[in-house]
Amino acid sequence: MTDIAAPSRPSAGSQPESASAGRDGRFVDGYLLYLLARASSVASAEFHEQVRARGVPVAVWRILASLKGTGEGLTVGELAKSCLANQPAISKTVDRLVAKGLVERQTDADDRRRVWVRLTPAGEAHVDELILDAKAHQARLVEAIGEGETETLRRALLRLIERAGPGAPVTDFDGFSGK
Amino acid sequence: MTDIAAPSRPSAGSQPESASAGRDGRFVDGYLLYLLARASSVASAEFHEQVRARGVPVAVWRILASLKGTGEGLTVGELAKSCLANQPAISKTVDRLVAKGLVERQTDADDRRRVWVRLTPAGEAHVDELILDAKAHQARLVEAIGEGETETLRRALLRLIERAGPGAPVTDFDGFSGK
DNA sequence: CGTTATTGTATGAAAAGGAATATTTTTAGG
DNA sequence: CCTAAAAATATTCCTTTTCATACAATAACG
Repeated sequence: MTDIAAPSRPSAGSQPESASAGRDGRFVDGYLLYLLARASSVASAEFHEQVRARGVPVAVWRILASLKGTGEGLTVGELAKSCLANQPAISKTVDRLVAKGLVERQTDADDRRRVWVRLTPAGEAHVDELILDAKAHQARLVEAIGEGETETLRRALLRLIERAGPGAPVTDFDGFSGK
Repeated sequence: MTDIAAPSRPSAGSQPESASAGRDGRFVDGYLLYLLARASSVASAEFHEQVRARGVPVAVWRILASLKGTGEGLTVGELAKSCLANQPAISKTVDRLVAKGLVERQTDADDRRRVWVRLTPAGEAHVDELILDAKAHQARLVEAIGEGETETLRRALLRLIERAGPGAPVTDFDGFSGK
């Protein structure tokens, strides 16, 4: 570790450290995109544990959850947008899911560039369990912040999403920064 | 590519594809954590372009922005929480930033396990420019969704954040999934 | 129709991230 | 004090992502 000299340092006093790990008055603490990213992060962290407990990587959960409800499946490009990820990452994760028998690929007959990805029965069963957990977690979340507040939040989020328009880039996950 | 057979496929009709790239009625489209992640993603995507245009990786922007306003700096652990990242990732990115002369490390004199990271003058100048961009972008965002709506959103996000408590895990960025 | 541009997906090398562990320092207990 | 436990950061190894590009198929245009 390339350290510099180590003069005395008052250790920032003794007040208990806040969760955001910063001193008050920082720029980020009032930055809207940071609040969005942080809220998203902490809200998902709990569910995170459950998914990991089942040995499911996040990227896999995203894909399976995105496919649920689309009987025909989604194309690779659609999956990338839905998962807020870039296309090569989706292609590779789909490779792994195909190997595990959870999804299957199918070239579109009309446009043979396009590749459909859809859940296999095994994948369907797998994601159904995860979605049960997700719904249970969401129910607890709603209970904690209130029904009305939840709807308010939901509308505000939808407004943000719609504002960006159909072709909005979605290449990263956090609202704190540009990737 | 391990493809399966390619029977005829109706190509899902001709209605224009929605931004979320999914058919209606999917589970995720009503999932609160997904809305959070998606809103965060699209809201940041625009600013993302500006940061990348300056050749700054996201992880770097996060660290510099988190340090701004903390004259003394933050410890590595505090930085990790603030950046919603894990500690090894911060250690490595700080390595790169030290090499570029934007931050400096300093071992705490009282507790020599702790390492402070703080902006150098060059780092300060660098982040100041980025923050100007960030503020300008935020202003456009607020203008687009309205002052009142923004405050409503901000309060809801803060409630979500506070609900998790000071010790909440923040190991991932998206609210859509567990990591 | 033939040629060029565009779109959708895959692949390959390089970088980043994550889990587990090592190392150093401090704290707690007998 | 001496030893065991805990805390903060760094390091290692492996997986995943990313960037760029290649490849294949369709669309556009003369």
